[in-house]
Amino acid sequence: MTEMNGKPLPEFDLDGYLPYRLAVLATDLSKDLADQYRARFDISVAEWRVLVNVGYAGTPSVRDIERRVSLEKSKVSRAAARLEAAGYLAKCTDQADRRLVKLSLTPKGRALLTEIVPLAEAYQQQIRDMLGPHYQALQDALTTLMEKKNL
Amino acid sequence: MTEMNGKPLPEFDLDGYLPYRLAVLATDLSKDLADQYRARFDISVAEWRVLVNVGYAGTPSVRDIERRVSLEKSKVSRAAARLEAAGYLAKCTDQADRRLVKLSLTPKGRALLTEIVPLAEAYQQQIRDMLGPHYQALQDALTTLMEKKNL
DNA sequence: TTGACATCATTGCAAATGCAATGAAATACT
DNA sequence: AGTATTTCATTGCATTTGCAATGATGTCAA
Repeated sequence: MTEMNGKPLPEFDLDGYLPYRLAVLATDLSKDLADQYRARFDISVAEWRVLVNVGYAGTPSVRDIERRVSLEKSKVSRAAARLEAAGYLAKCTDQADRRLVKLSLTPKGRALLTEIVPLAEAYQQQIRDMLGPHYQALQDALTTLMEKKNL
Repeated sequence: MTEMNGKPLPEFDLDGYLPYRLAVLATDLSKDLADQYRARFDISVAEWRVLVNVGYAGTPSVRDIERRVSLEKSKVSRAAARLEAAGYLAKCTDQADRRLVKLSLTPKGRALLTEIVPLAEAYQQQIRDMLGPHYQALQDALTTLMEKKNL
């Protein structure tokens, strides 16, 4: 086992590396949710995000959603297109500013959302249970990080 | 403003929804790092992960890395191929089990890693500074969540 | 030993993704 | 008013991605 390496590598603990940990965990959770949503409603995560936004943010434009949920505008556009095709939401051009496309729920979309939201809540509750007192700490940390990130 | 919606939607706070928040933050950080790595070393995040793993986990196989850093095996395979093409690591078939491909750093790869690791550390230190006391809380929460996730 | 099954790395291929280009509409400037 | 610049949403296109083969090797049991 005589290693012929000149200088040793600097210390590094990948398992404790925060960006990496966050990425892994987020991917994990996302995958979980993606499976649930796809299995039950044939909806992608991006579509779910758009749907929720439309439901809870009045009648946002594509740009609004892009900013609000940090989703590429092309992704938003395509998600909206699919949701429209599936009959979950309607597009109409804003009369005040005709560049904008205002998105709104159809009754069917509203029904879907009514059905999905409890699932999402349940999932979060599950996480909350797993975390116990760590839950609020995690939320606080995320808030802090998100705030300080953009300045 | 007479809304003709029958039943109101159930309450839901997307901004406080943990899976969503994690995804946004993780994507953000990843993008940051990706830009840095690409700009300076022409390395993707996946490649960075593989590189670090090879550097700090002996001579792992593709499968080892897949498990350890939760990266699709095809992604690992392709990342390894690119890293090999770039001269950063070497592949050799394990003599004990010839299905396995053992990955190891070349001197060039070792040099690269030596150069990159401090950058990664600095980035994490930046985050630590932003978070202050929240930092350890965040790490603890992530640990708890990762543990309880798989059972 | 032989044959059925499991594990590993790679690759083919269809779908998803991100970026840049496009075109339409609004705003700013002169 | 007329022109340049900016802001939107969509779409083209090249790259990336993930899943399902594929083929090569190992393991297990009869």
